[in-house]
Amino acid sequence: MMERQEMPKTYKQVVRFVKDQIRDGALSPGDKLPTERVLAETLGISRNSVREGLRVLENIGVVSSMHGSGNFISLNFDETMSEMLGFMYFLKGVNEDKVAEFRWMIEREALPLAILRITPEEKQAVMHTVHCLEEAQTEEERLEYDRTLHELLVQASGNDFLISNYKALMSFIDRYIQSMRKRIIEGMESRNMLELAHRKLAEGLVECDLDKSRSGLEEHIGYTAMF
Amino acid sequence: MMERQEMPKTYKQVVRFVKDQIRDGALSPGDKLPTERVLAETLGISRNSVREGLRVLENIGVVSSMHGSGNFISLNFDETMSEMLGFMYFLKGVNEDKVAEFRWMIEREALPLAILRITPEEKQAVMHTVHCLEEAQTEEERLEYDRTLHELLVQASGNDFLISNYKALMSFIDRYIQSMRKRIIEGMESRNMLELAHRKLAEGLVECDLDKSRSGLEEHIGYTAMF
DNA sequence: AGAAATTTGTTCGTATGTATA
DNA sequence: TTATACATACGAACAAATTTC
Repeated sequence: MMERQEMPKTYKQVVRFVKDQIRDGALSPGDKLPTERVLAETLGISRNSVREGLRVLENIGVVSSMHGSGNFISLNFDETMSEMLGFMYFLKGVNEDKVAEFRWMIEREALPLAILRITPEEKQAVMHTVHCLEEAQTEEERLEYDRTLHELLVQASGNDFLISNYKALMSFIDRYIQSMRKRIIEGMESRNMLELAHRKLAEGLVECDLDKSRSGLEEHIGYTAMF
Repeated sequence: MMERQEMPKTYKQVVRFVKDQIRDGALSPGDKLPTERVLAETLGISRNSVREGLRVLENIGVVSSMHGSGNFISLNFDETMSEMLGFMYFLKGVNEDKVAEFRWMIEREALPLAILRITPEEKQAVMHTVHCLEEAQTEEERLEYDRTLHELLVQASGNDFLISNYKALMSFIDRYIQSMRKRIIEGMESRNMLELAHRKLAEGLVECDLDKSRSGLEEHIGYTAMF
């Protein structure tokens, strides 16, 4: 009759230590951690165990290790999350339709929240972006501004879950689904419709007109497979 | 004039190796990895570096290390993602309202997809769960069946992004936001209303009636702060 | 049941490359 | 340029848990 004894592994002490330090405000992004030797001595463990812990933290996006210089706090989860998402969905078999499906879901849900919470600065950014979008000469530029516009929309929702998911998703798309970025509107006709949709979406946001921006978004979805 | 030479760290070889093996189908969940010593020799690196890589993989949820036994493939991202979400939103300052907001967004978006894609088996599970829910005697049971019902809904949507996010979110709620689990319906009146909402949601799903299930969901949201 | 072999967990020592003053 | 501090990486050893014979 063996009781399942959950032995905590040594390297986790390091993870916990750093996390706690961050939580308590003792460590902030950019700060330098104690050297590995000091850390090892402090926690009463070996340097290898310290390193295993640091590798984990590095991979999570909490720590950045610089050869010869030291270990530093660097909070960039989005990259990490997108990497994880990428691997997850790579294994499960990426279905591009599902990816697009999820993207539009996020934007649809973000919209009403954005209408409620959008700030004057964000409104200005939205109008500026849609203006640049209309003036853009190359397809590259258009893609970039298009992307920015949609990111602004999600950003304005003010819901961190939505925002992080969206960032991770877009980063994921960039990395793993090149084909999506290549689907570009070809006909002049549909491009005009797309610009109209963009403008409607943007103006609706600025005017806090849910129906208007929503119909702009729906048209956007209709006129493009993905972008 | 030094060109920034991006030196790949040794431990990443292990991460790549395992990921590739999984991608190519050479390794599947449950399979045993080569021993650390063999891995080290195979890749021409030290065992310490192998271990650093394995720790990373373990923390991502790709590998499970068993003392004295070996390293095994175990694809359980949900736990990992919830842990990451937990830490992220812990740092950003968890706002319970935002969490709830995100949860209902997922369910709202999952609903129409579930209506389209739900399988007969899932329908049966839904009806069984709602039946158990109505027969349940204790608050504990009700919470459990309630949770199952909503998970079935999201599951039936067939969108892995939604599913993983939902699982991670619920796991996150369990771990970090105890207060939410404690918000239990007290009055008999509202409990009846809640049961009605549940039944409507379930029947709508089974009958593929979007409006019915949607109104059930909306009522559910209305009658409970979170659960 | 028990002993031996296997495998991971952990530590120490050492050498090397890199950054910084 | 030199010296120091630091991360990177390797190898060997022993402990602890598991498997095998």
